[in-house]
Amino acid sequence: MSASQIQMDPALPPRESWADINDDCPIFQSLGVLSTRSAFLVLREAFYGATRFDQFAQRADISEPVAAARLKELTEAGLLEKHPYREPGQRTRNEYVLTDKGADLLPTLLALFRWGERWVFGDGIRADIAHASCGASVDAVVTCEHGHRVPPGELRFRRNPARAS
Amino acid sequence: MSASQIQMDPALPPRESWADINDDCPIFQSLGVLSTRSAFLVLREAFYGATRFDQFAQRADISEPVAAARLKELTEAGLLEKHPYREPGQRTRNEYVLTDKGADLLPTLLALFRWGERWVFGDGIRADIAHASCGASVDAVVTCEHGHRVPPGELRFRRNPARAS
DNA sequence: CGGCATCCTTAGGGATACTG
DNA sequence: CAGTATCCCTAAGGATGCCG
Repeated sequence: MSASQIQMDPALPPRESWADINDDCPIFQSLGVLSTRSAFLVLREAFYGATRFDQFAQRADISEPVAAARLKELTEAGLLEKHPYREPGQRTRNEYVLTDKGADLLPTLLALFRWGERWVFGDGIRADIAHASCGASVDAVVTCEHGHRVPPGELRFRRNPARAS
Repeated sequence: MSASQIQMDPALPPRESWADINDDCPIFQSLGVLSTRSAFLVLREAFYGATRFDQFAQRADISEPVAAARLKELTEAGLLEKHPYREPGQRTRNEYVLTDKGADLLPTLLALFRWGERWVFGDGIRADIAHASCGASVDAVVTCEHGHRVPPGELRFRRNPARAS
């Protein structure tokens, strides 16, 4: 067992025998909404401030039909909300804004962002996301509820646990 | 501007005018390897301890051709390494093990795992990943290099920064 | 401006069968 | 056991055009 693997609770049966291996997996369920490239890109633009149809299509560099499909799916899945609004003197527009559910994907997107910087761009960093009030770069850090930074190799998978509160 | 959006460095031009908006984006580049559901599932199983072809196909619940395609792509992309090995008295087998590059996706997978638990399963938690030495649940927490836990709304996007070290 | 309808091409992925 | 080959179906996504 390598140090990068997650330890399995010794009380668990071998994984091959698990029923509903994907139905019970939160990663698999998350992929139900997030399995396409364009979904990630639309969410990226939502975090970067896009709110209108055109902005999503243009900034994510996807076609309008794809933007329409993604915005609809993400809205139906509850990650975005569609708000009609009207600026004074303008006609009614729609804006798409992140819900709490959508906004909670920030750590996922940030983790992906950082991974790409480290392993695709290497030292040729092109962009950065920082803590506005102190200026230091941010990352998604594996941390336990007791505040410990947890190295890979100290992770253990459990089923139906009593959550540590 | 909502609290869930990432602030843009005021010195930056409007995003619509950026050239190579995707070429320079680490998220987009990461999606080059990770845009399919099966790629996430194969990596999930690698973290859960799978090393052999059969294990990946069976535990991820994907067909053999798909498993073969994903293992090949992930190996070529440097996330997995294929090692021939031989147990005493057995014939030669291949095992696929996470490289440092692949293992570094753990925060991403963990963030997705936690998101699914919170928003798909809600309170009906089915599984948990914990800090083995203290028992507390772990999560991918947005943290800056100075150790601050950074709330959404305090994030700022910069281009070509001098990294805070 | 903010979409949707249509058409087309490519990619993802299952089933089955076969091979070293 | 560890794949590959073939076939087929569906999903992703671009291009174009239309429409309120």
